[in-house]
Amino acid sequence: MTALPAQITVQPTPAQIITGDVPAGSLHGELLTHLRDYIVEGHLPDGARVPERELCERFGVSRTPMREALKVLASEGLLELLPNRGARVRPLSSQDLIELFDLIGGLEALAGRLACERITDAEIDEIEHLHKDMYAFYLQRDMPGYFRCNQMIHHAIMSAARNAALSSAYATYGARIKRVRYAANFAHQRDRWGEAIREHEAILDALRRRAGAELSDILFAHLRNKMVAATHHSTSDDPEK
Amino acid sequence: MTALPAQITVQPTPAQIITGDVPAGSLHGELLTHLRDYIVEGHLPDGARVPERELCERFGVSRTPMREALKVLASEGLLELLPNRGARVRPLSSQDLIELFDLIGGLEALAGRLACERITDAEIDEIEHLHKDMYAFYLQRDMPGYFRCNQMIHHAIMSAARNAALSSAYATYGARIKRVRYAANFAHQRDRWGEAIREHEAILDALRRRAGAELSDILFAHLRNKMVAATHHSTSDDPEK
DNA sequence: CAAGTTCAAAATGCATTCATTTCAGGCCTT
DNA sequence: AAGGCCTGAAATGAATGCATTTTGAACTTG
Repeated sequence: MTALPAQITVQPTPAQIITGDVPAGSLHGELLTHLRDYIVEGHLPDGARVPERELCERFGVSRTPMREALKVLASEGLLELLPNRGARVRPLSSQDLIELFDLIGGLEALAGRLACERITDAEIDEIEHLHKDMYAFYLQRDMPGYFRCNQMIHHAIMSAARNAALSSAYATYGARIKRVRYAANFAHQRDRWGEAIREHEAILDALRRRAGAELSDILFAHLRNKMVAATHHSTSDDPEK
Repeated sequence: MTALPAQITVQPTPAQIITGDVPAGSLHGELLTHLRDYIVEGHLPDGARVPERELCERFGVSRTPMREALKVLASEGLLELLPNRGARVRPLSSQDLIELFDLIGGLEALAGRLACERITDAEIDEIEHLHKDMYAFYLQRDMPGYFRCNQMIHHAIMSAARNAALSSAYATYGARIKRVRYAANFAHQRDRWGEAIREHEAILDALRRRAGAELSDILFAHLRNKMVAATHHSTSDDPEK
């Protein structure tokens, strides 16, 4: 249900409400969204000063809406504001990373618990299908394909939880670690690939039985394992595997 | 144009960093914090339009910082912004409330799980002490005292989780339901008071055994029960004793 | 020669100003 | 007389301007 990028249209309804779940304000159209993507996609190095004036030119807006957007992104944790010294890309210490991974793990655990109460048989079938695809990618040693399916499975569980506030929180904290997460995923998960597959089978099994508490535990442990695999290898940036 | 000598004080440290966890920007000193309190404390009725100009006068700032603050509060979910129609206090549907309660329950569950990994014996003693106090209040039928201890226990567990990102999220979503939560707590929990006490004993027991997964389940169920007690009685506001 | 100081350029924070949009009331049409 | 239309006032969104702070580098000094 993530809105497609195209805002081609206009406000289909004059009363398009904008809330924390779709955090933007009007803010000169899509400025906030574009700027968030710009940051999340890593165009600015970690800890770098955010060149307010330069971004104004790049996005074709004046300083006022840009500064409003920066404030919002800071409140989302992507930037940090230093009084009279502007915004920086918020650097993530290894401690921050651990905390965020645990938090996201908790949100996934909650999603699993709620999903067990509400998921339909059709949705479970869909996830089983994704799981089979993922397994095929595993056999072919296709990492990108594997991760795509993996993401889709976790996203499906999140959707099945039917909780917009939860999804919103998950998206917010997910954005915060997105850069690092990519690195972690692709670089250092290979040695526990088989283990991850087994965990996913347990996830699917618990889901079928609608065993909410159990699924909750499995999902949290699953993310913990990912985290350990990631942080034990590269705490700062050790591109070496 | 603040002729007040208010800036005498100063940044105790020139490098006071402002991040998502302490969401404010400089924003004319404490404007964001004050405005957030103003909203959370319910000075504006639910769904009311936020009188931008009036608030500017009340807080003695111009529109620019006020609008920045409103954007941030909207991204926190306290307000909603309607394009070209300003900000409103975000109304909470019963669906919103259910979602937020579940989310907060998930965060408490996570806190319990993490606390079991990290809590010290001294902290457990402290919680046992609070529990005894709470029980005394229960015997005396002192609701306010009871809830104060209750809050302190949950806060102690959250602290023991040693996760700033989690605490921040908990605070953010807690602020969102603060008004309703008060109503819910005081009004309609009386009939399950004894049950709540038993649940708290189970919480303490699991904490002593450092049984993280189990504590997680108990805490989530505990909040679910609170929620049911609250939403079944007063969806809007039933000031009944 | 290194460390501290000074001063101008740049950047930040806020106020003010300007263009659009919304909202309200009265007028006209049917 | 009811409903739609039009016009002016108010409000919102963004741009610009100004005062203060930071920054960086040249300069002085021990």
